[in-house]
Amino acid sequence: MRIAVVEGADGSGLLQAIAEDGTPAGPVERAADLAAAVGRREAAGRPRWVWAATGELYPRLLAAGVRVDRCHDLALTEGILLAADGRWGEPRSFPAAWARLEGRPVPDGTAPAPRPGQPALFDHDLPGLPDGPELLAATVAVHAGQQRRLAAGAGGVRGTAGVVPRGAGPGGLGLLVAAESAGALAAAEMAAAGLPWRPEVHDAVLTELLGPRPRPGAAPGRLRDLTERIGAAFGQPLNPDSPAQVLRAFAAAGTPLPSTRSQVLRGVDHPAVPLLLAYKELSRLHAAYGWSWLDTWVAGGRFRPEYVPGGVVSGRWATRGGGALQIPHALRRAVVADPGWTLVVADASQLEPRVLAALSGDVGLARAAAGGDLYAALAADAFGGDRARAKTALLAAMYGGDVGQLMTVLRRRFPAAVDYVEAAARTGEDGGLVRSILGRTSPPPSQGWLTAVDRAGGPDPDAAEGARARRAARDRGRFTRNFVVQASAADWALVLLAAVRRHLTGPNGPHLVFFQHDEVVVHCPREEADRVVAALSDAAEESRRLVFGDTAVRFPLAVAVVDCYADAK
DNA sequence: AAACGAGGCGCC
DNA sequence: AAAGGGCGCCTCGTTT
Repeated sequence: MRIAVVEGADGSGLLQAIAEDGTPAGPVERAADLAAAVGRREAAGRPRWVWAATGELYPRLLAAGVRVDRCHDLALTEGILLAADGRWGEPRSFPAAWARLEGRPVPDGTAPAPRPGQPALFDHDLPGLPDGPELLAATVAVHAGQQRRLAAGAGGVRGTAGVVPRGAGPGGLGLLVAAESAGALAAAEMAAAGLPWRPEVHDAVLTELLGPRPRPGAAPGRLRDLTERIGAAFGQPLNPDSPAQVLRAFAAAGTPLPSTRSQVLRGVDHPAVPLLLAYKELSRLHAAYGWSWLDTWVAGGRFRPEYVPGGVVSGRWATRGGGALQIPHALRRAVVADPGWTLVVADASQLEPRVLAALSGDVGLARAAAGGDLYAALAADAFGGDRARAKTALLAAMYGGDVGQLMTVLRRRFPAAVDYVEAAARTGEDGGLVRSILGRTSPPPSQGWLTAVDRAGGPDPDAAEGARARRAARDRGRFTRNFVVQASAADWALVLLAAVRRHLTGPNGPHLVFFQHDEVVVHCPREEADRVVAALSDAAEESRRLVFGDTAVRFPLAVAVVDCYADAK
């Protein structure tokens, strides 16, 4: 059973039961207290809730103490379906989907960014969005349209992947839509729960590395000290944050440099280099995750980032503010379980090469991926035991890049795997679309890309135009080469997240507090850790089966039960 | 004063 | 020894 729901003013709302295919299956129900009504129906039958955008409605349900098991997020689904049809740039919001369905002008998709805590559906600056029953009818209609497109196989996405990456494997778009929606539920729940964060530990780490907290706007002592010593090393004061000034100083010292990247500096013999390297590391920590970050993002012992499910073209999540997906290792000291609780940290080992093995069906690579250390097995199999060379070769296959002889070895021993990524790269170079295993589809080439390629193919292209077109094609080839692997890994991780979530019990028991590409963190009462570890393993196996079906490849999770996040691996 | 691109670096 | 995809966010320095 599914129930469509729209939110009204003052916590009210409308609900209507609908069938799987979207046809209404009951009367419209008015609820003065929408959260209470949702809670009742959830307890009665765990329906799949159909609504415009999880991120707008669900936080208010959670605040009222209502959790739901399943949903169908119309905006996220619209994005997946449009992309599958190669219609990447079109607005995917619910109002846009509705307008398209009715053949009306589609509201501009660049706005409106979701505003947390605001019921955007009742913002009357959005054109064509009435209150009440008509909105509910639109919700029902948009959902029905999406179910039709899914059943018909949007973008021709059905069947299994062949050598050419074209999706959609085992669970297909239906699974992807369900997992994307479940991910949105998880994102809202994690934002509500927050990641346990000890401000006093964070402060101690900063103080140890940077010196005592400076007054606002001032640089910490350690940075001031380094700035002064860097100036002394060059014989003139300079701002280490200014690449231009640093380049000029090196040039004046007789060492012209192409850039001030750490990588470049490391190869330079000059007394300022170690100081600059230390400065870069510490100033970044201070600027991005220093005391003002702490003041802004941590409250009541919790870090509450705003996750953006599906925020990356590959299906990875993004975040809005707080940089939750780039927390420096040094600060993971501050992530500490509550008293009597513990953290269960699980990350997928060597996820992307395993995904390539499963995607391509390469027998040799699948054998290497059947056990623990994939790179070691690969090395033993084809690289004379040299693990580093095996890893370099495989990374180059997945990301592009020129590693000469190594690729020859890889191609000879693992032809299906190399064919798979090279086919994806060729498709990208030709301007085509590629898809993840479940059918998440890459964006088409940009207008600029098409123009560059057209020019070079037109009448007497000059050398610069030709070079530009070749570069554009190569760049896009690297992108699509990586897309098939990264997006399929994101498929697996999303289905894992959804499966983990289903095994957990909510804020008073074990619950998810963090998700980062290929890693999940569960906060749980100490005595339940064993059960959570088992649930995580089950979830990984379930995801393998749903996403990749019958494959010899294993997706082992490295699981650690720790009080402090920094102690996991 | 605000907006923007570039350079740079953190995470996966 | 070897090489690179995706992000967010900082500062600088220029443009608007």
